[in-house]
Amino acid sequence: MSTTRGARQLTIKEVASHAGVSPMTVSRTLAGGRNVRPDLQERVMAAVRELGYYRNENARSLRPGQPSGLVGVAITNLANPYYGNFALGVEEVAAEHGRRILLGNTGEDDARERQLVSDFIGRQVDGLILVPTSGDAAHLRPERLGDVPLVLASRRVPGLDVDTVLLDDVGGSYRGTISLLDAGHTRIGFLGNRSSVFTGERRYRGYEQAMTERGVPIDPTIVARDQQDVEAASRAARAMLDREDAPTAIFSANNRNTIGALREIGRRIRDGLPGPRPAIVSFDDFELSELMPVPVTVIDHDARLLGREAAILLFSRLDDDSLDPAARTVELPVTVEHP
Amino acid sequence: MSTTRGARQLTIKEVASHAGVSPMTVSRTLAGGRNVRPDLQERVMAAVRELGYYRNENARSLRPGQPSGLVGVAITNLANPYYGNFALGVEEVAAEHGRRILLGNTGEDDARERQLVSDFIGRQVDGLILVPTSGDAAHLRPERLGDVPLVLASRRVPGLDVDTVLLDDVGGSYRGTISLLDAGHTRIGFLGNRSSVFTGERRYRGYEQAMTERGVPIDPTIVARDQQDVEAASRAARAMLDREDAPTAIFSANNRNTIGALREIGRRIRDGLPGPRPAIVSFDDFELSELMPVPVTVIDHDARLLGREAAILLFSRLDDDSLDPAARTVELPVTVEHP
DNA sequence: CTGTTAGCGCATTCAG
DNA sequence: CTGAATGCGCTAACAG
Repeated sequence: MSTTRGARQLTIKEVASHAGVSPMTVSRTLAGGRNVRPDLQERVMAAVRELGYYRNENARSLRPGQPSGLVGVAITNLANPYYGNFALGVEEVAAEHGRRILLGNTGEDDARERQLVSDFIGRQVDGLILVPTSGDAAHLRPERLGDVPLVLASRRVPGLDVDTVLLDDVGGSYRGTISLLDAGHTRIGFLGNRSSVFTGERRYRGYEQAMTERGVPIDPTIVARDQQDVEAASRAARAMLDREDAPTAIFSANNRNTIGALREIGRRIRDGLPGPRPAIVSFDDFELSELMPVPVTVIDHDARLLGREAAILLFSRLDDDSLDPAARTVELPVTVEHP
Repeated sequence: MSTTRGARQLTIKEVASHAGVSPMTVSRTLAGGRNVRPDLQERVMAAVRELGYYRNENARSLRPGQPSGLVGVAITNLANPYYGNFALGVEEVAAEHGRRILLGNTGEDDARERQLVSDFIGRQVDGLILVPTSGDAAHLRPERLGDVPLVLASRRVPGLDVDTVLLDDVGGSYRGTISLLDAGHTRIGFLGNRSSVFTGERRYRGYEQAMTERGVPIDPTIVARDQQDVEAASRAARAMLDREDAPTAIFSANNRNTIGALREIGRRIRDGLPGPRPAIVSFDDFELSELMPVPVTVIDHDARLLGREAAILLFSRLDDDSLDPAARTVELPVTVEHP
């Protein structure tokens, strides 16, 4: 019979008396059974099964030095498939290490990020993995975090020198832009995030490097760097393509801008509007890119791998005390895939 | 100075002595400050800030009756944007209720689901939200879960009568199929999950109802119900479209099958293969559906809302003891969007 | 190999 | 309004 709400959970004592042993024998058995007679272990396990006992992990981690087995993960936007994959990668590695993840969504909100980090620490997480919102670093300083290791993913925080996993944003953008230049394009538009966003800045830099290297001037009238969502990206693409001297190719620095640009291009084709049908290079993959009405080159990468690497960095710190305390950076490669 | 790993966390005692009060005054202040002199509260808060103290939530929830503030969430595949949105919906509502989520990915694996549920209970979660993998229900029975409320999402578990949030799978599939019949199609293929998958069964039923109602016989040679991924879906579509009597329209029961079918259709168009260019009805939305080379009708729904509703069901149980204990089902509407 | 004692951090209870 | 004592579930450390 199920009792009313708030019924006390079973404790190790109940199991002990049911099995006719002391609580310590139960504890030892559950901890692996070292130094416990096999027949007693049997009895304990039987009692555990019959009663449906679950060990209270919170009580367990109360004693000092005991890890909680929890990792706090804060990402900016779970609705973005990119971060879903990222979270999956983290979860997989955490599971392999017997850890569980506490997940929070910051929505690019600094205050929310601070709240989450505080709460995670209050819950005694063994470590933190964070896709930081660009803001400041005060709440992430070691003296605030105590001895809880932190790994940053996707972005850095200015003035914070900790383990970080990044993509090769600059290199990927450079190579993608070069591929357009190689194809003979010289009017290449840019769609991306504002420069205060870490990846926004890096991806623009790759574009800039390629253009400069080939001696092609950057025309600021076909550079739009302030679109966070599909709607804004569509509008920016529209403004560019409505110009007399519209670009013949567009470099899009992320998935949201790519989708927006393609929506606008599709609209122009359906409506029979004149003007170029620009080739696209897209940082971030998306499904069915091969079915698009204009050729789309994709700068592809693996968000799940990024998550896995972040978790690996974290657990290397947790499991190896003798590790060099210097911050490490892992920069994952990206691939340029032609249509 | 940061101390070595395993340094004891700050406790309420340190804060108390720093502020020159007793631990209880700190505790009361942190609990809202009822019955504490304002000036003492000031001193306590100052000490908390200076020392960077975080209350130990685990110790706090150790006392009986105290909620942990944690909700266990297990979903089948975080890499699927659908479940990313679902998780986001849950997280949002949980945050509104001051709760945090423990997230696990089951990968459609029964054993993993059982592990996750055990661990969640061991961590004293206040409730569980689960997208169940079809398997059996033994580990989800009330007697195993103690008094931890459970909400199922997207799917039911046979023989388990608990709060559940579903989509209107049958109705959506029915209306989608009807729209094809109304357009004059009579050879309508079906791509979907096997019938042991809850939604696979329901979505097929909607298709079947519409066909039967209109007196159009279902041809089993153009019904493929065993594709779990894009690759398999592509192959199934290919087999159908290679037939003499290929379908002129395809009902696809989920996103993975839709992408697979469209890949195959795109290939046939690029390669100039003969045969029909089938119209598609897709259960599940996807981006840029309007740019596809064949008309795509989308049966759209909101995964985030599904997550929100699941969380709302859960918190209504947690926050309202007088709630009718009978299991509730919420079935969310879907919309049929023509191209 | 097994049991007893003690204490982790906090908040409820009861005294002042 | 404040403080001291007590115990939540569990396990190291120490007996036996």
